[in-house]
Amino acid sequence: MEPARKQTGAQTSSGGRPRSPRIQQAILKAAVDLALESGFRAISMDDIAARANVGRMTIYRRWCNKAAIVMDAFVARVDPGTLFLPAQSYTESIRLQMRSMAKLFRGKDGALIRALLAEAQFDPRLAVELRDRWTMPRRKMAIAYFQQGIKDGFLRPDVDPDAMIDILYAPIYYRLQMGTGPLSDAYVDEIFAHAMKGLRKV
Amino acid sequence: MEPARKQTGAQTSSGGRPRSPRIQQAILKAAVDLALESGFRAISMDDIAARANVGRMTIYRRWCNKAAIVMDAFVARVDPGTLFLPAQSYTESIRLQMRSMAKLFRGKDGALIRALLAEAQFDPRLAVELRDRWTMPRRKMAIAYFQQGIKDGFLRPDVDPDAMIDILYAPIYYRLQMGTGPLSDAYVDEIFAHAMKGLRKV
DNA sequence: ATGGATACGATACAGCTCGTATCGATCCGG
DNA sequence: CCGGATCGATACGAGCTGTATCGTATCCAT
Repeated sequence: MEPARKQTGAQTSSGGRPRSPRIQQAILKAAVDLALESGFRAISMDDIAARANVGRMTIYRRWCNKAAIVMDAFVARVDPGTLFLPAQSYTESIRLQMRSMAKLFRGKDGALIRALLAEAQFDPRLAVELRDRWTMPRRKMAIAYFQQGIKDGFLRPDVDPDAMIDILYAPIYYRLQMGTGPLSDAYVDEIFAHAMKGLRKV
Repeated sequence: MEPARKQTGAQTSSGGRPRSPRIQQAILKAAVDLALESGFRAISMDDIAARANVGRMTIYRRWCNKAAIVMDAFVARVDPGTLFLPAQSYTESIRLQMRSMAKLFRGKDGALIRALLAEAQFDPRLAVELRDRWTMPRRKMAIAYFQQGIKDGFLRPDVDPDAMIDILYAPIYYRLQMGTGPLSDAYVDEIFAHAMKGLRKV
């Protein structure tokens, strides 16, 4: 029901005192620190303002709620990462990419995306932001990599790359949220191996 | 930080006026109806009390927050369902079970579990409830069915049933939350088929 | 340099929700 | 028939939200 963010750089363009980038960073850091310390739900805009030593209006001028702040901070944190790096083999590169994502989720970023994904279930605008700035960019990269793998004969030509993404990566999100077990490298390897070779006995 | 439920049937046993089961049902129905109409986040305890024609204290005597109410209502709604029914073949029964879960998620119960799963990310007690009363019972059933399938030679003997569950069912949860596409039977069939035969070209 | 325009910290305000407390009335069991 | 817990209703303090306003600070254009 609430807007997920106000307007990223909409500063009516000309005239007046420009917004301080130093304050911007202070707010982002305060929001992330507090969210990791006390939990996203427990903190308020007041808390963030107090921690960042800024007025509450200064925050509301840029973001409309704490989810939008954490969203910006999260994207800035993880943006340079999670690519398909070259490995010993084509499929090995996929496995390592899955591992790096699991490692990300085990750390602080895991707590952040857990909160963002949950919050997005109640905030349609945040859901769009999360899809546009986190989910879809990574899916597009994966699709391109998988299509290349199909062309090169490493992957079955009759698979939909979208379904392939879901089979490989959805379990990582699932375990992040459900807590049915540790998000370990061993788990990732298991998902990868079984998904690659199939579950049916031949 | 907040308790997920108070005590299910703790009515100090003897003496005094017993709690009305009619009121219990009215509250559960009011909570679900309102959550589906306006969204879980938008409704308050006051709204539920008003819709159920009940005092707010009457609700707080039984549940400690709206998530606990919706949790009870959800479990009561879907409890008799989602079993592995006999089909033309062993694996076909798995596919049909996945379809029935997707169908559940497409309907009103999908909206409910979406809210509960999201809320559980912020409420540890609710997370335990959700795992004990929804997730684990179904995982246990699936594990038993898969172990039988391994013994009967339908499934690879070197798969961990837990990993198998995640590969098959996590994509359904993923799409429910991410909205990367429709939760259609065609999608379920695709996940099932690819997971069964594997992604790697042989 | 000077004035217009905006950001900034601080404070106040109404509205909503929560959780608890309390009231008299109701209803059940011993 | 009487103790005891539930019931609807109401009130209360506390916290958070979103907006408004004040005086000050800072930048851009003239």
